Amino acid sequence: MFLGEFEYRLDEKGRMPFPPKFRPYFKDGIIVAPSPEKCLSVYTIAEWKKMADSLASGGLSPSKLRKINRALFATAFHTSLDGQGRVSLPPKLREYAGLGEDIIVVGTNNMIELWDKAAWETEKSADLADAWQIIESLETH
Amino acid sequence: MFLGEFEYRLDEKGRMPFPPKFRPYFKDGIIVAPSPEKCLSVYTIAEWKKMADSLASGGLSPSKLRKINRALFATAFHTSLDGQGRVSLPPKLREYAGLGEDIIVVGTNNMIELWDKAAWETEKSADLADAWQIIESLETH
DNA sequence: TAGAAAGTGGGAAGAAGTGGGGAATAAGGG
DNA sequence: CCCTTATTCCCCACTTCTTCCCACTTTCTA
Repeated sequence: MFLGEFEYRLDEKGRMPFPPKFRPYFKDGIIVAPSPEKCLSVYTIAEWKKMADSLASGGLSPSKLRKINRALFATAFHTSLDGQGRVSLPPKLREYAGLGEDIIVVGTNNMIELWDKAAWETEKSADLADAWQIIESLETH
Repeated sequence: MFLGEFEYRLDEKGRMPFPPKFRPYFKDGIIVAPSPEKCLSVYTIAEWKKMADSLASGGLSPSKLRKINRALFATAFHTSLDGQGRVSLPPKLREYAGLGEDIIVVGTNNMIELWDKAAWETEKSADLADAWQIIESLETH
C-alpha cells in the first residue's frame, strides 16, 4: 500500500530518485504508463499483470481488445531502478505528462502517480474538495 | 509481455532495427503478417503457433477455416533478425501498411505491431480515448 | 556529533543506430 | 547454355547515445 507525497527533481539525463520506502516493491521491474489525468501512473509488475488479466478476461470483442491493448501496452514502458534507486523516464512520457524539473511522487493505494509540481498543486486542492464532498454524501445515507 | 513504443527509420535497403528488449524472444525466427488495421503484426514463433492452434480448434466450418488459413498463412512472412538485430521487410508488406521512412514499433502485450509514423499518431490518440472510457466502465461494475 | 542513508552529479564503458561494401544468389536476355 | 545484371543477404566499421558505476555532498537519525 503506497501512501505519501514526495518531491524530487529530474536531472539533465531525465533521471529521478524513487522514494526509498517504495523501492523494495520494484525489485523486479517498474512499469510507467500515461494516465487520463495528464500524469504518469507507476505500477508494480504484479499490479500491472492483475490489471492486464482483468482486461483480457473482460469479454471484449477482438477489435476492441486490440485497441485497448494498443492504448495500454504501447504507451506503457517497462524499466527498472538503477543502483542509486533512480528511474529514468523516456522523453515521450515526460512530454505527455508535461513534466518539468520538479516532480511530485504520489502514493495512491495500489499504485503511484508522477505529477509535474505545478499541475499537482491545482489537482490536489480540487481533489480534496471533491473528496470531502463525496465522503459527506456517503455519510448521509 | 511486449510493451513500449519505439521509433526507427527504414534505410534504403528496407531494413529496420528491432527494439533490443524484444530481440531475445525472436532468436528462432520472426513472423510478420498484415493486420486488419493497416499495420503489420509481428509474432514470435510460439505466439504464432498458439494462434494457429486456437483457430484450428475453434469449431469453424472447414470452408471458413480454409479461407482463414489462406489469408493468414499466405500473406504471412517468416524471416529472422540479422547480425545487427535488424529485420528487412518485403516490399509487399511495406506497401500494404503504407510504411514510409519513419516507423513506429509498438508492443501490444503478446505481439508487436509496425506502423507508419503518421498513421500511428492518429490511431494512438483515438485508441487512448476509447480505452480509458472502456476501462472506466469496467471498473464501475 | 558521528555514522548511515539518500540526493546529486559526472565520467567511462558498452550497447545500439546508421551506413556502406562485397559476396552469393537469382533472374533475364543473348 | 552461358553471361550479364540486379537484388538480397551478410559482415564490417563508425558514431552516437544510453546505462552503469563511482564519488561527493547533504540530511536524518541514533
